[in-house]
Amino acid sequence: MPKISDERRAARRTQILEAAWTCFQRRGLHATSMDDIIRAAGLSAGAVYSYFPSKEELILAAVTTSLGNLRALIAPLLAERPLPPPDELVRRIAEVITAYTVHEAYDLRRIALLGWSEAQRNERLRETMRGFYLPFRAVLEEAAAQWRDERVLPEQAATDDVAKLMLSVILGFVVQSAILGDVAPSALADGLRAMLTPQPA
Amino acid sequence: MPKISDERRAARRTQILEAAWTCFQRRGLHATSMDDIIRAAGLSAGAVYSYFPSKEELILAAVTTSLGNLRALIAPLLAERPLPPPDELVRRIAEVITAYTVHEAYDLRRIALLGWSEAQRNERLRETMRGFYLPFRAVLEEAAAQWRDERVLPEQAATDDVAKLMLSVILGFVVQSAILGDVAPSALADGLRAMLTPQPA
Amino acid sequence: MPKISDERRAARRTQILEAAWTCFQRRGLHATSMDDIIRAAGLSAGAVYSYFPSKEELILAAVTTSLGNLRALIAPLLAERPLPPPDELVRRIAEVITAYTVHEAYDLRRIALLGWSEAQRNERLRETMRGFYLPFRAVLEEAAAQWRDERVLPEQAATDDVAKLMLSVILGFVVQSAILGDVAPSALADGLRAMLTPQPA
Amino acid sequence: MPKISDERRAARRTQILEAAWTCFQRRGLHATSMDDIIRAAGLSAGAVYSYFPSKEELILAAVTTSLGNLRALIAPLLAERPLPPPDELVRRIAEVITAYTVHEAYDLRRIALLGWSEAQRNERLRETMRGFYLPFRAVLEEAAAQWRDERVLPEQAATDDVAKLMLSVILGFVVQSAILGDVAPSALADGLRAMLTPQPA
DNA sequence: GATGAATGAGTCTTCATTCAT
DNA sequence: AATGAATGAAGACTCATTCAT
Repeated sequence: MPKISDERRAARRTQILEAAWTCFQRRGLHATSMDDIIRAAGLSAGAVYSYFPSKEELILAAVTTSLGNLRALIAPLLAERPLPPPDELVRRIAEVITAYTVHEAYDLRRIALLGWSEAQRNERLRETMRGFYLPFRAVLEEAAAQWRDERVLPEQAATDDVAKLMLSVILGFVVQSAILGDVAPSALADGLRAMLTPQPA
Repeated sequence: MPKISDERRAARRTQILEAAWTCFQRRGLHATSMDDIIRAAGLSAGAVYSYFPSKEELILAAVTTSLGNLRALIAPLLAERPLPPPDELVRRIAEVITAYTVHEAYDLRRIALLGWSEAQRNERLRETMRGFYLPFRAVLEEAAAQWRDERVLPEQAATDDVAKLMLSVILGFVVQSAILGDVAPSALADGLRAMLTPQPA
Repeated sequence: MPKISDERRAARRTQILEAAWTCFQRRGLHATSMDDIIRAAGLSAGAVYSYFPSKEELILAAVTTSLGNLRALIAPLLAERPLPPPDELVRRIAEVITAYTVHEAYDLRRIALLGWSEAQRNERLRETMRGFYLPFRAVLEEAAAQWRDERVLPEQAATDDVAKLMLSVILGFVVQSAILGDVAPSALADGLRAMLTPQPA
Repeated sequence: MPKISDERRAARRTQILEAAWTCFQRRGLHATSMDDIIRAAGLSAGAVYSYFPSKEELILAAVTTSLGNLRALIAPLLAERPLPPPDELVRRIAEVITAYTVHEAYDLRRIALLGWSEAQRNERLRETMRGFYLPFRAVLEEAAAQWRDERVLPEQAATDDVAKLMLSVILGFVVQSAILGDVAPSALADGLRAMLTPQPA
């Protein structure tokens, strides 16, 4: 038998991963059985196991891929120059997260919550996440420096603290909209702009 | 054994709940077996089941109790008058969350992440959480109104949007400090204050 | 504490037995838990166990008592003189079984089916039943002799075979009316009389 | 292991069913654990569960199959023409029941008692049984009509009542021989013939 | 005597993973 | 390479029985 082409292999991987996402978000990481995924992917057990050697590996891959997709979506927003002000940036990131959610067969926010939860007990997953969020926060810190230079923020503003605040706002948006479901990106942005608006002494 | 006193019953319940918290946060909600909890509580299976009729019920109770404890801790901060400014309020809430974590045998942030994840697939848990976060956000909205009246925020600030932003900041702090573990309450507060500080035109 | 009077003890026993019958017939012998019976009797576990040392004992007592009650009801019918003809006797026995069923809080036929089933795996119960059915069949044999002497049955009729046939008819009535539920005592009697009616050569 | 052939699947099913019959009749329906059956079948838990999704389903299948086998055995006897007289028919049916018992690894009478008992609390089983006994009784009614036409029974005999009587005789034979164990088919037939024999006025 | 909380072995069932074909 | 039947350890939960109070 001829070896399967690399393309086909990659396509299969994606097919499995997408089946996994669908199941995970519907039933959660642990309540989803390998059989659920196998059936959703329309493959055999052996086939799935030839791509992912264990359920843990599949979970890790699913979360890593999600994170990667997210990064690809958000990176351009942070690279834009001139950099939009904080409220505008937050709005656009929130929009990207929401849009992703709607377009694809899975909800990025749900995957995020599942992943964070799982990261509590999975060292490798935790490391993967640190490898994503830490650089992301570093970029936010650069943005903060830019805002400070542009006098959007005060001169003495600690850029690392601003980055932490910004990351919290974004992560919190994910939680809040997943649990309460009524937070529009613009609401978040407007709330933040209210903070930024200078008051008359 | 004759009828046990109400006190002892409550004590046993707490004993089981604490064992559950410990296990849950160590291994996660699903990877924790009832047997783990039973052994951690030092009781028999039957005894545990006479207090909580199922694992789901135990999970629900664990999360609900955590949420209740958290509410009891945060409520006074929001009731204080004069109301501290936004950055100060955020700092104190974050401190309470962090402190709770350290003192008790469980980490409130981990429990929160586990609970959010589980709420995706558990209707009752989701409702319990809505019943907690929605009123909490309503109180934050009152605080926003107060800040607006005190001219801490601009007159035209939408108080509901401010409340959503504030809730995001707090929830995001929980996630960020649970995953990255390097976010001091004061850092968050300082980041937020930077936003609030008026810039010279 | 003064010893409980014998009367009270007997009343308690009956109370427990009746609770057991109710539960058994509703859920079956094995699906009924001791707790079901305990609650139905309105007593404590200890109390029930002071009357019946085990579930098996309780089952045995329940069946034995049922059988005893049945015997008390049927005995007079067989003692009547002149003895009614076979079809009439069958009708009256079937009526007694049906009536018992309706009046009391339990269905004698259901108890019978449960008991027969249980007797398969319970030596003592099987013996108890033999101790009931064997003498009963002996009495039927006496009846057969009487019928033969009265020329209701042919002279050469084997009375033991007739007794076996009669017992089958009665036991079969219990099964058929429990499972199909549409067999009136008179139908059974009429069916039997059709057999007995002499045909013109 | 690739797809198993239909034959092998059917063979496995039978293998499990036979193991179940053996266990059920030895220990009863409820006292038999799935583990008993699994070991008796020489398979793994998963294998058994892939053929029967639950114990209830296995019980239902065991009883249904028994009933089906019984039907296959009895049908020819009722289809014979000329139709044997009632006593002869009963004898042959009783013989078939007894023979089945001896040849196979299970006792049809015991299975019947267990099934009747279980049918009390199992709606589906009850329906299955009605679906078996009602048509069987209908065929007996046809036989009764035939006997009436042949002047074996009186002209005014109610065929439905005769059918009920005949069914009772057969069901009662099952009970009596299972509990008392000393009823030969011929004894039953002879008892019935005694009834049928015309007496001189 | 009575109570009912506690025990813990045993039940049914699931599911990640393997490997014979 | 692919299949999917089979494995069997582990999980949630029940319940007859006991015994400290």
